Amino acid sequence: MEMSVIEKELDPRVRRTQSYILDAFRALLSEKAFKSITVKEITERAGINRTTFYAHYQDKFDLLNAALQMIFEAELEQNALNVCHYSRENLKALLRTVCQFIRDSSTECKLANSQFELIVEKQVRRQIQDLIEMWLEEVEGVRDKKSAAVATSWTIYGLAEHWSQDPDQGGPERYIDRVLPLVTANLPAA
Amino acid sequence: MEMSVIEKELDPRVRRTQSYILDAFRALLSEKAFKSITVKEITERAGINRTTFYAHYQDKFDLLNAALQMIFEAELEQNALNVCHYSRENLKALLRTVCQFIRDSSTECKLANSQFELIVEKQVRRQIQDLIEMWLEEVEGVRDKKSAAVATSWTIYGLAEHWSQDPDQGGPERYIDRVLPLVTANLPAA
DNA sequence: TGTTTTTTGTTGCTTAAGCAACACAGGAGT
DNA sequence: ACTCCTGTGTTGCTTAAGCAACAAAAAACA
Repeated sequence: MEMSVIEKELDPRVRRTQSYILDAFRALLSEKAFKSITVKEITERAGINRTTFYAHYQDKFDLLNAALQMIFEAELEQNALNVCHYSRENLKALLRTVCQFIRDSSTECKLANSQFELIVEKQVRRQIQDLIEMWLEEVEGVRDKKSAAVATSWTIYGLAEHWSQDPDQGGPERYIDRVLPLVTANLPAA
Repeated sequence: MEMSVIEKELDPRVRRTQSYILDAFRALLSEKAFKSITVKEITERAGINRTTFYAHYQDKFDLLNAALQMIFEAELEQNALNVCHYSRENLKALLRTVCQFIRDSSTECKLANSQFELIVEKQVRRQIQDLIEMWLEEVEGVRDKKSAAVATSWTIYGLAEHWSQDPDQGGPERYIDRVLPLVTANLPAA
């Protein structure tokens, strides 16, 4: 069968260990600043040996990367953005998702240091880029899809972050409608 | 320090595995008859390899024994019966605990087969016996403490089982008061 | 009844997790 | 400056868990 090789079956022990680490990490992120979280703390809360941590991640920055990978990916999946096509509505949904994600992570995660935010930005923007690139694959008449995806991912993240800094009450809907033209500037008509 | 050697530190992997097995087993017991539960089922629900099960228990009967050990012990601890002394009140509390335990296990565990009940009886009665033996250690003037504990443990279990078969509404209190003399028949005055 | 199918224990081998110990880096306080 | 302390990566070695495969028992089914 092999629906997709993406679904690699991996050792149940590894699954569990990573799950413990992720859970502990997310819990700690909601309690204290990323920079003040230690690997020792993570492993103690996860109930695993510290050595085991290093068998999975290089350090806590690496872990943050992997965690964001999973968390934001799950966010996209929840909105079915990973299984749809290029459209104006989906672009709005994407922008909305990013807005909410950044807002939530800045409230849930105790005062994010600059290192932290840099990692978040890089990882999330990368996923936005990949998604848009995937969308554009089945759209004709775009000269440089890669560059368009890059530009748009920066635009989206930037706009979302800007919005999240000024917590507009009542959801990002109005904001999204206003700035959507900026997002689609480098994209084909949808 | 070594408060007591009873608290043996054991490998976290072992702790987890046993915890998974116990949880899965208790969940299954609340869903179906013990005799229809398979080791394969337990390990699948526990998310562990079947081979690992046999590294901890001989078979599902062995597991039932170990499970009862922990569960009933926890029940005793909850009523602080393991850290108190011989008295009329504590005897009543013990009898009450056994009554409730047997009633609960016969309702929570789907139709207990005779094998099942035999194991329960043996294991629980053993713990009752040990407890009473411990109580009697600090009581003077008892000739054969061991035999007294044996006799009383059988009495208590038998009376509790008898009560649980005829579910007297409103708790076992009245029943306990009535039969307490039978329990204390082989015991020193308290 | 006889014949599949499932479950059971058990085996040898692989891999992940635990553990103790280490040198080293950074911070806190004196 | 200094020590003291805590966290960091990393190492070699031990132990537990995973895995595939097996024969035999038990269940399920015809």
